[in-house]
Amino acid sequence: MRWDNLKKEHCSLARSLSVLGDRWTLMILRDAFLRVRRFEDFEQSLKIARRVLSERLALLVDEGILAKVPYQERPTRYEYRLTEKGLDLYPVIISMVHWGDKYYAGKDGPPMIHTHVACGHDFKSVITCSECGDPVPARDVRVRASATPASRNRARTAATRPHPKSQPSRA
Amino acid sequence: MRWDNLKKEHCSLARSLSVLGDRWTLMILRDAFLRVRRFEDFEQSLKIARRVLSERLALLVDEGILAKVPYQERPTRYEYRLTEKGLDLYPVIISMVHWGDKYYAGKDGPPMIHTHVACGHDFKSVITCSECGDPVPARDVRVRASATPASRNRARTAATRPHPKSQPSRA
DNA sequence: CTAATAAGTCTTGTAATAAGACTATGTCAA
DNA sequence: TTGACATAGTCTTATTACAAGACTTATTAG
Repeated sequence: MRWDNLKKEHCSLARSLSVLGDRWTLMILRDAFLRVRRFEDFEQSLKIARRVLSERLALLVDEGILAKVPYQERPTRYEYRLTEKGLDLYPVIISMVHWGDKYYAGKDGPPMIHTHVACGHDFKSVITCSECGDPVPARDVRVRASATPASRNRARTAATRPHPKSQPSRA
Repeated sequence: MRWDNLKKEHCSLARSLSVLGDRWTLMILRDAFLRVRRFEDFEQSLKIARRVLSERLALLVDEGILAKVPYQERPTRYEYRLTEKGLDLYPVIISMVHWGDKYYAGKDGPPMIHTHVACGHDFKSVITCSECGDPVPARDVRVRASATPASRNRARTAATRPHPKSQPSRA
C-alpha cells in the first residue's frame, strides 16, 4: 500500500496516521506543546533535517494542526502555533508519554512530571468512558462497523454528550 | 538525528516513538487489537510489504509488545498476540482513532463504533486525571523536568495511586 | 510426484531522509 | 555601501527505507 492511500482508508486510525504516522510529526508536535514555535528552535531542539522540518510544518499547517502567524515585520517572520485541532491531539501525546514512562523510564523514574493545574496534583493520564466516566481497559471495548443508520445515531449521541464528570447527573 | 538515537533520548515520547513512530507499527497494532494474529492475515489486511511486516513483527516481539505463540505443530506455526505491554497501548490507539473520528469522518459519521461493555454504551475516550478524575485539556497541564528527589517522589505517588473512579472516597 | 498452505527471505527499482551548503530578505554598525 | 548578522527557508548528494513480487522452506493431502 502507498502511504498517500492511507488518507482514504475506511478507518480513523489510518486517516490519523496518514498525517501523524511518520518519523517526525509527533516529535514536532511535542515541541509545539512545550511552546516551541520557530523554525530554528524546532531544528535545534530536534536535530531534524531542515528540508524535512520545512515539509512537515507545511503539512501540519495544511492540515490545520498548526497555524502560521506573523510575530514581526521587516522582514515578516512567522511562528507556528497549535490550533484547536492541534490541541485536540494532546490525549494522543500524553498517552504515548505515559506509556513510555511506564516501560522505558530508567531507575530515576520518568524524565518529565505533569501537573494538572485544576486540581494541583502531579498525575498520570487515564482513558475513561464518555458515558459512565469509568476507566476503560482494552478488554472492555467491543468494536463494530457503523453500518446501520441506528448505530450511526447512537455513535453521534455518544460523541456529543458531555463527560459525566463535567456535569454530574446528581449535583 | 538518527532514528536509532531516539531510544536514548531523555523524553518518554521520543522513546515511545523509537518503537511506534514509523509508518506501519501502529497499523499492525490496530489489527492486533481487532484480533488479527497471523502473518498472512496482517499482510492481506494491511497490504504491507512482507519484508517490512516481518521486520516490524520481529521488532514488536523484541520489545515485548507482541508475543509469538505456537498455534499448531508439524509444521510449527506461530501467531502474534498482544502482551500486557501491548494492551497498555490502547489509550494511544483509541485517542488517535477518536481524533480521526472528529476531524476526518465523512458525513456518515465515524466508520467504527466503540462500545464500553462495562456500562453498555457506545462511547468516546476522554483523558482524565489519575488524581481527581476530571477530564484534562492540554491547557490545564504544566510540565517540568523531574530534577529533584522530591519531585520524583510526587511523580511516583501519582503513578501508583488508583484512579478516583475505581475507588470512590465516599461510596 | 504435485499441489496447497503458512511464514517467511531475497531482489530490484523507487521514495524518503540526513547532513550540510546555498539563497532570500531585511537589520544594524562601521 | 560594505560587511556581518539573523531567520527561514531551498537545493544537492549519499544513504537508508519501502513497495512489489519472485523465491524458499517445511509439511500435509491427494
